[in-house]
Amino acid sequence: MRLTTKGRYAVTAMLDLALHEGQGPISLADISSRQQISLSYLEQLFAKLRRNDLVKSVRGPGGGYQLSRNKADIVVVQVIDAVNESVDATGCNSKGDCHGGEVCLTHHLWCDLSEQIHGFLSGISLADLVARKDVQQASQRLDKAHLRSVDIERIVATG
Amino acid sequence: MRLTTKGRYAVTAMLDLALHEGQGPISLADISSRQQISLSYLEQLFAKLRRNDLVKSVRGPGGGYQLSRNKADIVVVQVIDAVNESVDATGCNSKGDCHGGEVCLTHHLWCDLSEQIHGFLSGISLADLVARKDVQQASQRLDKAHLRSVDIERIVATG
DNA sequence: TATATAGTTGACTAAATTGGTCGGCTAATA
DNA sequence: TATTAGCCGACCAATTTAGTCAACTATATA
Repeated sequence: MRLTTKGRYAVTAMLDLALHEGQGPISLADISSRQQISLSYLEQLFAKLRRNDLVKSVRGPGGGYQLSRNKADIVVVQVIDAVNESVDATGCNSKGDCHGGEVCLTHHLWCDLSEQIHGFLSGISLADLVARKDVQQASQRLDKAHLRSVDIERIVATG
Repeated sequence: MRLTTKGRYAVTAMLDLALHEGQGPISLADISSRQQISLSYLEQLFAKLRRNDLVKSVRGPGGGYQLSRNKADIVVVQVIDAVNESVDATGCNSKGDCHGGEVCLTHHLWCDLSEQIHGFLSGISLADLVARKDVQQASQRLDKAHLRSVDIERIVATG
């Protein structure tokens, strides 16, 4: 089991989409600047999210990504799974063949732990996160900073 | 956060010690043969376990390792911590500076998850594991196989 | 229709971590 | 004094992470 920036970035990016729902497609460039995630890395992650049918893409100018279904119907563990980060804590992927075909001494412990984690992360939808006060506050901060940087770019571009 | 063989091996080895408590020092060679863990790797892990005061060592023939305190007073999360596998799921080690000095969008989510995992693993002592039926069954299996292999070695050695 | 935007794909990479191996050392005991 | 067993540090192959880069395709708009 591992939970690294890969899974965290994916959840953060999906939450960014959920927060800006109804504003049309959101470009990866926007997410990249708001959430400080490398654009190229986001591309990799979104390729997997799309393959897992969690987002749909719109090409061309004004394009971007949107959630493929209601934010209440996408749950954190699905996002983490989609980018290949397993939440399984066993060494045998819960198959029970960790010690020469049989279960190892601690197999059931790791099974129980996996269940705990899976249960926790499958009980939290993007809609749940959007509703949280701490998320709303952080989101406002990030959006403001993003708008400022867009302004600066415009000023630089137009002289 | 990651939970790999490193942490699992450490817990398994500590549980092996707990199961054979009262039989004097247990050598890493015994643990290695019973639990199918590389001896040299066990040495690395036990260096850390000893530094963290979870085991004490006895040198010389008949030597080995013993738990440094009662098995009811050693808890799974301590073992995992000792071998440097963090159970923290945040990207900032719970410091809250994950997004340029401030918390990132998903900081609190990972904090909550960390708390879940930590709570779960700190509620399970080695004594709890020893008392479990699935552990006892697996342990009997492994001990029998170990005795057989010891017999074979003796037969080979004596001709 | 040209052009800019934005997604798609694939090849590549530096750095870190994992799961070890190997050799030599030291302490204790029989 | 030989053997056992822990101690220690150097080294290593394989994998994963967190990217970069370049080329391509689809689409909207000027």
